[in-house]
Amino acid sequence: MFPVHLPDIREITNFLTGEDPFFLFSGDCLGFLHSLPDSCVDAVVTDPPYSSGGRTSSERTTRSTTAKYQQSDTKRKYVDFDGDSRDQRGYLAWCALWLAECYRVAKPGAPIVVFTDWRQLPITTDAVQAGSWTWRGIAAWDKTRSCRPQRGRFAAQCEFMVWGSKGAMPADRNVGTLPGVFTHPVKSADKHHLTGKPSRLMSDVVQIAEPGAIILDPFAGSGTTLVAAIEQGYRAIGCEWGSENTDIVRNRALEALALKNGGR
Amino acid sequence: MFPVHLPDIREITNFLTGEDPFFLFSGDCLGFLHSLPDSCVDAVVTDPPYSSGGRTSSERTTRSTTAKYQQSDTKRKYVDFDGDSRDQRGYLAWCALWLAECYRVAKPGAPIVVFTDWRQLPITTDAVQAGSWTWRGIAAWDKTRSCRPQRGRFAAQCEFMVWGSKGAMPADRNVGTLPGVFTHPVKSADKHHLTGKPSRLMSDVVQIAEPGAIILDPFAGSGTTLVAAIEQGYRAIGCEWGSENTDIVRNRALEALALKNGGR
DNA sequence: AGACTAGGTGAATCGAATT
DNA sequence: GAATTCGATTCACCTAGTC
Repeated sequence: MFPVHLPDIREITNFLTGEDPFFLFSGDCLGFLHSLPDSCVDAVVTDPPYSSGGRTSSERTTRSTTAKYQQSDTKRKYVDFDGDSRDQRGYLAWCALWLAECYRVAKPGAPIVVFTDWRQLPITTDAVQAGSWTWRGIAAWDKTRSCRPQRGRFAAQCEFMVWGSKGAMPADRNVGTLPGVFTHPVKSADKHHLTGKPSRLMSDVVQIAEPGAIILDPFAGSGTTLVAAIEQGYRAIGCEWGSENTDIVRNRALEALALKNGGR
Repeated sequence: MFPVHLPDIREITNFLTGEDPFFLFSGDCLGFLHSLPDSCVDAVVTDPPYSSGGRTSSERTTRSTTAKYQQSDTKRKYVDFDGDSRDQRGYLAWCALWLAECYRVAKPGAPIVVFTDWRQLPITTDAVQAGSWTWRGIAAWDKTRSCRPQRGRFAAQCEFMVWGSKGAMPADRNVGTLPGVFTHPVKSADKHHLTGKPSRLMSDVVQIAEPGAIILDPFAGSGTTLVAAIEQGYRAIGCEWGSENTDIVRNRALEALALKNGGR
């Protein structure tokens, strides 16, 4: 039996009412979201497990994420992660659950950005709407040709961001015009997680939030969203399952913070 | 009453068995597809009406395409087109119909590329699969910032290509590696239809077909697919509803052909 | 140079059920 | 009981740009 680890509500309240730049919880995403109060965050930016690798159900469920997403001759090792083995219906149901909790926890008008790949893109648009969010568009992360080439096919060169808002988006939000395509090659030096996103990509994407916003990421992974949020002057609250990944996140966030404070 | 105009099967057979570079039919898409024999085309590349403009059903159904997709202060006028007023379920059903006919008409292993915008992307992936095609990916057309900027939002900067194949795609197809993102700004000088695509975009996209292929476009619009196919050395067969648009297509195709033959 | 890439395929292998 | 079939699983290899 794993010890059930619930978030400390006083800690969370302290973060929400205080000035701390970030709060990180190590444990289950739904339990964590459940312990957050209503309408307490200004934006949601997250990169959940896609559950999309593998041709057969058994390939998805029995293989580790490393086996699914990494080439066999690659030497570098990343930490495996859980929650990547749902089938289509399960993925929709699960996404709808955490998206509905995010909706409750978000302030009216708050934007949401959810990463996905081409295989789960339609399901993700359904799930966002099932979670009561107003779906507003699809932005693209162009990895350039730093993806695996394929003879006779269009390369799987993009991942996508399904984005929307909690109800109406005021026209006078203090946010500029944002692009719809973000072009950033995959660099292994800037990759701290098997499915990690480039930090510059996340720095661009968090700009959807208004200055001073609290940004929520329920799937922190290696913490790139939190790091980008801190660097860009936002406050961030996140959650990650595995303790190994959580340590990585905490160290990266503290580093980003030290850099920011040192740079003043 | 409109006169019902059915395609001449002998003309089609002549095209399919002969050497003519293109064949264009003016009339209803489903009737046209119905008169094509099984397994006669090598690829399908098409840009159907999206039926996505307008927030309400009445905006979609009662406004002309010019009113929906053109800014009020634009001086240039395009020909209005029909078939752009379906609701979500109707769009799915209608797409599934013509996609299933395309499937019948395509040779085994033939690739298909269907353009769509972000709103209809999930429905289009459903429709492609409903039409028996194997869905293989999403490629993106990046219009760059030549789209309308949006304050506080991600720009709707991409249109998408849902692509797939009729069953298995042999690994040894005589086609190189293709990108997954096509970056081409919208230039009004290169726009012959309200929703027309840049010719260079289409020249890139038709490369999914093997050399010498017959490419089918059941929604020729202003004929950019046909022109691109001819220019790139493929043969093309297409259909367009309005006679005004059909004339535009025929003239552009003949021009492209003359240019190609003159350039020899 | 050499390693890397939220891939994809078909051949080889292994296991269980069937003939 | 040996042979055969089918399915599931594993494995090796292709691709080209970027760092």
